[in-house]
Amino acid sequence: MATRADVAKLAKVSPSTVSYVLSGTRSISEETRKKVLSAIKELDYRPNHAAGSLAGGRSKIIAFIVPSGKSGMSPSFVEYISGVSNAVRERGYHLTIYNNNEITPKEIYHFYQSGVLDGVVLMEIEYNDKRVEFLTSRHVPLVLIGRTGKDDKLSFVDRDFETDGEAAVNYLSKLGHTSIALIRVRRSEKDTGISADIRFFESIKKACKQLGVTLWDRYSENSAAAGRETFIKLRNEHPEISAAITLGDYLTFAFVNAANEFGIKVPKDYSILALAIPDISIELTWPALTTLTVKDEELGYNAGKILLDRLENESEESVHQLWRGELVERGTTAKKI
Amino acid sequence: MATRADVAKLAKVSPSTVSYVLSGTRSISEETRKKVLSAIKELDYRPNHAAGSLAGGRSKIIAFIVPSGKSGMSPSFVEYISGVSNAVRERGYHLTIYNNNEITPKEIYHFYQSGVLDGVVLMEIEYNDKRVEFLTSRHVPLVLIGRTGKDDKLSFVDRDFETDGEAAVNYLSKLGHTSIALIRVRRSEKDTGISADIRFFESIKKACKQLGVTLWDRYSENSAAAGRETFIKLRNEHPEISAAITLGDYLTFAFVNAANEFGIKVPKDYSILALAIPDISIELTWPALTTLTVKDEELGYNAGKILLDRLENESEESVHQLWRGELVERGTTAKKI
DNA sequence: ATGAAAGCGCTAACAA
DNA sequence: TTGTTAGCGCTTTCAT
Repeated sequence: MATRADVAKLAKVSPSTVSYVLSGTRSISEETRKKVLSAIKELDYRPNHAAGSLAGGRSKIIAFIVPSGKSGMSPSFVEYISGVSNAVRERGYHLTIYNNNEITPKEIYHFYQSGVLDGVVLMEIEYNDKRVEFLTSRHVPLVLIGRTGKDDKLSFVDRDFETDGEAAVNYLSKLGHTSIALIRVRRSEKDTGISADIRFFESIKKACKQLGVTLWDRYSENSAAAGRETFIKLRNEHPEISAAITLGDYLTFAFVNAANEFGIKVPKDYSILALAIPDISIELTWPALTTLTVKDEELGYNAGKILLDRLENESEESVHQLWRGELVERGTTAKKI
Repeated sequence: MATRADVAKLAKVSPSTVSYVLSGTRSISEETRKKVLSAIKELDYRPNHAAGSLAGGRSKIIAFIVPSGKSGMSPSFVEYISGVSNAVRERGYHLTIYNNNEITPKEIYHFYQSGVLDGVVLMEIEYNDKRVEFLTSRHVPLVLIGRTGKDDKLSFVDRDFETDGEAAVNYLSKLGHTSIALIRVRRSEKDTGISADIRFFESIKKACKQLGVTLWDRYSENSAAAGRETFIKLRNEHPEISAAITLGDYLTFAFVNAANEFGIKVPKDYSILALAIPDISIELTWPALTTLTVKDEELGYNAGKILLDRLENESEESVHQLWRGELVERGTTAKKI
């Protein structure tokens, strides 16, 4: 491969001039710029990335830590990946992916120490997130998709749970439902719960109280099997419940399927409002889901952007973005009869 | 951050000795090894990645080019990501992800030239794949998940379509189905078709001929809407068809849902056998899908491994891995009545 | 078994 | 506007 020295020689300029033409960090006469650019073209020169990193002190690599479902990463995370990926590519950065199950915060820090990565985007933040604590204490540049319990000095992109939770209850209440279930996600026995779960619960509980709606709060693993089981149990215990608000994609699909299976008509006999379904999966059930969701890809995109802004401006100011969902009525909700 | 020189000073050895302790490429006395390791620990030293790459000539970064669905990457690709990711992490490499839609083969080559990546894993290979052609002609180390029409000198990991296609037809034929449909995936009008589609078609056609089964070959985009439309049209045109073999996940879900929607009982009136569904999505429909699938994560894992073997042994021998699917009967297939 | 030293190909400060 | 030069922190060859 051609090096900068080769280009310099061919263009009859000094090596550093080649660098300056490429970086645009100092003014260059039109003449030399042309010479240099044509030499670059002729030799098909690309600056060596490692050399740049070594001299410049930054790798231009961002890491995205992706959570894992039972059998690997869950499909719903793909939209985030896509969003973050687009954000970093726009600015000439690269995106590395690590499985949350396969990597410890310590290892992430090691990668940061060794300069393989300039910053990290983290998702599925828990209310008390040890990863966040560890990485911030080590000053690893960090942006969260979600947030911890303490509204930190950290930058994050998250849903506006207060508004969305209220909107969900409002909607179902207007349809005449007075007894509803909230199905939220728990990933394991010892799971303290991700922040989204807890915040949604708080706002939904509050709204139910105000509107005189009875709320049944349930946990389910986000899998088809667990969702089905939860539905059956709930139905047996509380046949008076006529609507459910669900978090988690698989569990939601299972809810619709379980209703079908047991001859309960959705939405005539049972309304289901999904709060966390990736766009691409909305039409997967029959009938199609009524949703109140945000665009995950957009959240990912913004998380990436915020991180790069911070890295390039060296600014320490944290930014907090809250996104409101949009309610789209499809086939799984109806007036209570 | 501490550098190698700091460690050397503290351990009272030369800098290169530190490197050799770490790389294990020359014998070291137990005494100096101990001194060095404890100095490393004390200083919390991590070798600088860029410096290593620059001096050593390899970035230890592998790129995975992921295809995009309509709205970003499709969920079914997540298992591959997971597999490749695990393979590279095991060997101390890092995995970068690029969207097929957002990156040209030329850009991939640029990254290779600049040393940001040592090799590439490519998936959703077309029968005539220009990306493959371009990258091989530039000698970018490459491993395919899938394969092109010409059985190259390239390494690949792929399904054993001949065997699996035959097994699928055999199974349905034994259940008494004599008129079946094959629904395969087309991503756009001008799409020549991915290799999997074509190879499955060939083997299924052959098996049908041998067993006296009538085959109806159809294309559908892999989306819920397109799958539904395809089902309806097919049902109207050929009500005698009693079973379908499907490729593509979304389209398969839509098939089951459309049957539900129109009061056609699955599997009593209509059998559906899915050939390409990620494990995690198998239970998403009701009833759960009967499948004949391979473990995508395992394919991804092996693709990654093969690439690293090649990079580290510098061997030019290509390896061709063919994986057979496993038939698992669940709720969407039954004897024809 | 260990050390010394020549690069790897850049960035950026300094000099002209 | 351009050139010179001192690193950046390693890998690896050559010496000892």
